Amino acid sequence: MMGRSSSSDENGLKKGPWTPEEDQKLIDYIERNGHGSWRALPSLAGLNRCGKSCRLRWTNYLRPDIKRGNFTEDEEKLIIHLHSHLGNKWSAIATHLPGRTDNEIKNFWNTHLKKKLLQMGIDPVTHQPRTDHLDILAHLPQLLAIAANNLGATSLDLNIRDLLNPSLFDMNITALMSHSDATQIAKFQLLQNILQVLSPNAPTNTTSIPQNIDPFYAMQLSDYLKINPQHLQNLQELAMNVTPSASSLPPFLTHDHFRSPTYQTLNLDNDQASKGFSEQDINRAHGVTVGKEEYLGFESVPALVPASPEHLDQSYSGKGQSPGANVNIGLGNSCNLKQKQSEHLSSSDPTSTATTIDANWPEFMDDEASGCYWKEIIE
DNA sequence: AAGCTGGCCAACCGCCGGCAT
DNA sequence: AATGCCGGCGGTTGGCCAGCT
Repeated sequence: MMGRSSSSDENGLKKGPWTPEEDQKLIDYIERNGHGSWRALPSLAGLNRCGKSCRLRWTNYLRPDIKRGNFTEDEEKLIIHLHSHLGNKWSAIATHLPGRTDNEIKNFWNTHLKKKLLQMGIDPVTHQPRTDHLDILAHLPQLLAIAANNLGATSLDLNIRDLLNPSLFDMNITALMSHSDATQIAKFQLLQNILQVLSPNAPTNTTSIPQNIDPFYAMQLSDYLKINPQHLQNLQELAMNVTPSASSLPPFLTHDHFRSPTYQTLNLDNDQASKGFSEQDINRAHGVTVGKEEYLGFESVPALVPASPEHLDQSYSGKGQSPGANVNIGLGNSCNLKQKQSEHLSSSDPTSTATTIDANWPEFMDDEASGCYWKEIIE
């Protein structure tokens, strides 16, 4: 059995891995008498262990209702879902998985699920898309170099069009997988997603190129990326010459996606897994905005979920009109960031909903709240 | 074949809260 | 109210093991 080598503490009590003989003594005693006081148990059971060690051995390994073996896919999804609500409350999570111990779930999380979420571009702590992936443009040369190397070209030969070429996408990902960690893969995918959204032709497959970013996309992206629309437009110019086919646009980045029920209800859902949560659990979980369905397919980078409302408030608080205040995008409930914003603005200025982006452009240009390293990168 | 490395996981450690005195 | 005991919990560690060089 794996574990620590046998040793004794200062009281002469044995530590380290349990022997089959010790296990049997513990089982025999508890089956006959129950565990009673753990402190008193070792001497009564004839074990040279501390009570705590006996308790852990019993609860984590010897208990008859322990379920052994690999976690099923359903258990996996449930753990992720519960973790998004409860955080590192392993014992609380374990109560929803009969036969699984908190220790086992904790280990499984740390060794498997955390990595899986990272690969998906999701922060395993917040269950939000990782914002540190947003420095992808800073890594653009590196990403291009990797992709170019894979294509037998120099990075100078490779352009944004190549990055968006669906036929090259898989090859690029393969190259990244062999050269980089999951973070790089996620960055690469996110970069593609962003450029595709910025490409005005993406949804319609038309060859004409509008002069301005689709206001709808601009709002979503400027919100998500915490940059102001002008900088976004600069980025769009980078993608202007790209004319990907409509089929290359990931389904989760279309107008339809942003309007989809899933996106509109990225809220605590009330499915079966949520049943049995205490009010305290739910209260602890407030602010978590990614529901279970977001994880159902472990396939690609998740939808561009806006940052928490706190972030949004920070971005625009006290700064007057928001870029999208004149557009009703119709997103729902707690994730309707724009609507919240609009409500906030309306409360201070009833005319704000009629204000245009152009009228407020200089203000946005001075908006330091939207300033971050993106500003530098894009400029 | 031998050495190295990272993944995995049982077990330990330290802290905390509830309870009895 | 203060103190000590006990069980529970989450974080961390140590060492086995498999895969790689």
